[in-house]
Amino acid sequence: MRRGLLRPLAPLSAPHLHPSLPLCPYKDVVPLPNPSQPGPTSPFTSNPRWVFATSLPPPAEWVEPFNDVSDIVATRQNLDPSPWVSQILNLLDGSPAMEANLSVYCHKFLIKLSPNFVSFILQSNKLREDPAIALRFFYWAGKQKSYAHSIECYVSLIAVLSLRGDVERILCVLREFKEMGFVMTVSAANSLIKSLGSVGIVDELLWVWRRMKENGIDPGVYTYNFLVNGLVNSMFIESAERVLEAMESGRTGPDVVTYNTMIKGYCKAGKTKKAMEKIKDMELRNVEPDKITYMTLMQACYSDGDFNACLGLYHEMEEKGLEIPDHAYSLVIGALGKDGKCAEGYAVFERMTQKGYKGNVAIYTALIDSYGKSGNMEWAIWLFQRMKNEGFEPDDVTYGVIVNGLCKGGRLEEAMEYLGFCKGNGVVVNAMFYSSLIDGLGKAGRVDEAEKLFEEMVEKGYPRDSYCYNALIDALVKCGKIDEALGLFKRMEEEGCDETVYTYTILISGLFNEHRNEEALKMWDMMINRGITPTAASFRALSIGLCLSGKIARACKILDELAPMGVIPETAFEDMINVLCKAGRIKEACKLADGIVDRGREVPGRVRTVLINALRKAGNSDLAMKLLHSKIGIGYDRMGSIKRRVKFRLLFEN
DNA sequence: ATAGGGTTAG
Repeated sequence: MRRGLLRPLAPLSAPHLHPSLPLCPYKDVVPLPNPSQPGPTSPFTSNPRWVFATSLPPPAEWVEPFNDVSDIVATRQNLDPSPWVSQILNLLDGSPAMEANLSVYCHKFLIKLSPNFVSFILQSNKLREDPAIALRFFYWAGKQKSYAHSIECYVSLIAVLSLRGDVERILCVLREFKEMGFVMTVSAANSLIKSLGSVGIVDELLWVWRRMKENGIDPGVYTYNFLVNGLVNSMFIESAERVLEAMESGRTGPDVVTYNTMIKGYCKAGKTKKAMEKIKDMELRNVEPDKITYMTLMQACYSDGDFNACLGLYHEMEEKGLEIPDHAYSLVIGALGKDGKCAEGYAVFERMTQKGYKGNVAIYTALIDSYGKSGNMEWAIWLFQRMKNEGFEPDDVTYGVIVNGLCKGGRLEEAMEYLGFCKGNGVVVNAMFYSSLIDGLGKAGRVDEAEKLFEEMVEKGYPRDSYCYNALIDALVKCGKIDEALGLFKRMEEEGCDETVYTYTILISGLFNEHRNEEALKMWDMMINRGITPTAASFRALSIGLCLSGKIARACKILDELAPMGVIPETAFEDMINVLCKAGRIKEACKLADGIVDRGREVPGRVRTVLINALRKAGNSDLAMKLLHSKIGIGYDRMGSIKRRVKFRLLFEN
């Protein structure tokens, strides 16, 4: 009601504070007034200004984002947004004439947008979705007469830019921001630390932190938490750890969010064990773990393949009476399914429905997947029907696990039918459909069809992922087309699809099968050089090939090189001995077993059993008996004062 | 503020 007569004070003009910024676009866009354009109508038909304005054009009025600037302490919720807000938002359409339209509009209604108004608009959902418009609006507003952006304008703009990870523009805006020399406020610091943390600009984040302290602001727990989160998101785990320690010994103690964020950090760094231990720290400080604590840890255990731990966390959650999110059920059912315990997964599902939860598509999908993986497609399809009866629409992932299950069971025609159904009914066909089918066809010896499906993906422009490539490479290797497989490997590189440890494992064993030993070794080296961590399975492929081609020492040498990389294939020696025995090369197997002793390692009792059985199978029952009744590999033989284990080699001596 | 679906070798 006071509007129009009492003008708010205009911010001081500060033109010298707008340096030219080469990285910033739009700064040269000059708004052109366009009087011929049909202007929008005023939202204020009874605006007193229009009554009193006569001959002299009245000076433009600063508009605020909220109508009522009463003395009562008002929160944002009970304030009434000014009708100008929606009018200005309507003009922000991203068209080339946007700036011109804004200028014409403001000129026509004699308004100027105040810094508060600009900041409010920058926080609107519309601009959060379109950083390019936000940036253009910001630079347009900055050119208003006697206007200077407030600290909130910069902070809001940076928040918008951070949503899309636009690091370059953030740095550019930040440079300008720093030159403005604002006094840091708590809310600005919080928002900046959050934005910069989310995009990983840690040095600038720390600048904000220092600046905040310089301005005498004591960081509260929120500020600390944004800092920890920023550090964690940028994988500065140790720095985050130090901040947490500082909090633990300082005045602002960590809360559940701080711990959850730190736990997320450990999980991201693959240190699940350390993450788990944090629960104890929390309990020591009387900070109760909440559902997010448990969800973060459950997800990490699930990803690590530690399904037991995942299950244990779920039970702990239940015992504590915490609310169990839907996603927890997907994880538990998924974990049980991967352990082959689909019935137990179903029991969890039943318990869930008894509590009144209806479940969701993801939970049904996890359940269907677990039945499909255990070869129980009838149950899987029954659940699929039940899900639809409950009103859940299966999505591409659900169809994906159905197709995958059918392929695993060799029911390729049915799987193809599902693929056809999805193609015809608007279900997204993802790479998993194809990799499952290519794998299934390959396993059934139908390589030509597998190749055809792969080419279909190329034609239709579906991206091929490593799963598809690996499945086809495997299919080709299995039917002796090793050179075609190598060609595909090359194509994979050319297309920029990252090879995985599976790719190398398949090719290494394929090359050894064709007695192309040198090439197989080259593959191994290539894998190591590219920083792909070998697995126990990949070493098995290599060691089998090397052992069978008589290069046992070489295999042992490579095995020794794995330990510093943190790869310890537990059963490596056993596997090698097994392979040698199977090939009837028992003498070499014994030599290898002795080699283990020489390295000061334990020979598992199982190795003796393997050797005894191998000797029996080879028809050498005399030696088998001799080994059975001897202390070879177990007992000790006194040589001077040195105790030595009895060597397997003795078996072949008199 | 902090967590959130599925896949392949032997």
